[in-house]
Amino acid sequence: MPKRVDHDQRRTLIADALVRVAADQGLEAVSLRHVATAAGVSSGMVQHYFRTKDEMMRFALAVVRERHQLRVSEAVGRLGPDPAPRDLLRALFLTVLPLDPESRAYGRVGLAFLAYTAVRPEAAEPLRADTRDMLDLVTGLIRGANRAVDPAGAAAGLLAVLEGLGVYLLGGHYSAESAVAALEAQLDMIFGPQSPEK
Amino acid sequence: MPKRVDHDQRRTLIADALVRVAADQGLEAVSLRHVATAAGVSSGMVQHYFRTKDEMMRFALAVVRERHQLRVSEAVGRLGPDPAPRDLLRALFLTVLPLDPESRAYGRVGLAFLAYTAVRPEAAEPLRADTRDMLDLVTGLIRGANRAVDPAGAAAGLLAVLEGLGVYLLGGHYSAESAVAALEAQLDMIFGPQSPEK
DNA sequence: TCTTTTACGTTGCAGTTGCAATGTAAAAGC
DNA sequence: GCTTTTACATTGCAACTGCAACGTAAAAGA
Repeated sequence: MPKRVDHDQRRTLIADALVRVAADQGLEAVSLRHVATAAGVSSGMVQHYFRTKDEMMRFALAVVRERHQLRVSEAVGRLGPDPAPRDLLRALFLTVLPLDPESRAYGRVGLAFLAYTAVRPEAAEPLRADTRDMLDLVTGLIRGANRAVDPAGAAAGLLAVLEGLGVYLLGGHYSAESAVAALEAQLDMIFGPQSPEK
Repeated sequence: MPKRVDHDQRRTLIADALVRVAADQGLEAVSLRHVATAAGVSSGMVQHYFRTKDEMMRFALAVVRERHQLRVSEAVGRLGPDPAPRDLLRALFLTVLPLDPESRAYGRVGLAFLAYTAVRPEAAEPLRADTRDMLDLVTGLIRGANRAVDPAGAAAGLLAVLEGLGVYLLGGHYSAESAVAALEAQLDMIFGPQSPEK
């Protein structure tokens, strides 16, 4: 065989090209040749690593999810040990919201995939699992900090605002400031006004 | 000329077919011939009423927005004169959320268009105008009922939860019950627990 | 009545699509 | 050294795409 190649790395290379195409032309512009060109490879190579377009799409979706999870856990890690739940949530949400151009690009792709899975139910399950995880995380944080509210309910609301703010930010309906303000207000409603100390 | 034809009616007929196609196969499946077949007409006729596919897409988007506005104003109208702001908001949001199959179908199309406009900034403005209107409406309702909170901020948060719940409902992340519960909880946080009377 | 306009239907075309098939070169295993 | 396997590149094809072009029938206006 020729130079032993890391399959997963090649697939990721291609998936990254797909993400770039999707970010500025939408998923409709994603074709084998288009992606191959964006990745700087031949379309034959794309076919070599993905037997069908659908397989490529699924892999790209997995890559996007993975990257997102990574950003989340990095944000959590940056806060050091035992951070105040409210601070953790704010930091978490600020990294998830599409506030800078790069995360906006990723956000557009995420939105495109959301619409994509909405008409392909068999591909939607992983996304559901992700929100379940997120829901558990947030619920735990709220439960530990404020026993006056229903933790699961508050978490569900919080995630919904987050998602809604993301969508509105991507569409240019909300400015970055108003989105952050809305987020802050939401945290106030759950944890009481302002951070407890410092 | 032959039998005088209502152009707008024909266009709407075609746009409806487009919506049907988009609802169960996504916008990527929308092609002239596909839409024509779904509408039961020839693709030549589609071309007769829309010079380009883009023109057809824009018109369909306008139809979707229009229908949405109509549902909103009908919901408002159903409540009779001078309803309590909180009741109005709940009724409003319950009609907007994709809870039944039909509104889920429309929701999928809306989501698809959201992703569509995310990579076509020139088509996004009308959607922005719609949320501005919605924002003004909700802000006014909150201002009239509760002066303890910042009306604009609370309205922005409320719309964001609404949007987020819609997305999560479409994706099957939230059940209808938990979405409604989250909505109710959000209203509680703004208006205080439970409806004032009755 | 005759012309012109409108409302389509049909056909065709160049470009793109996903994918199969085939070719080829290189390196691993014997 | 020879075979086999791997990693691609190229080519080809049937199906589809948006769109232009052309045809035709009917009715409105002269």
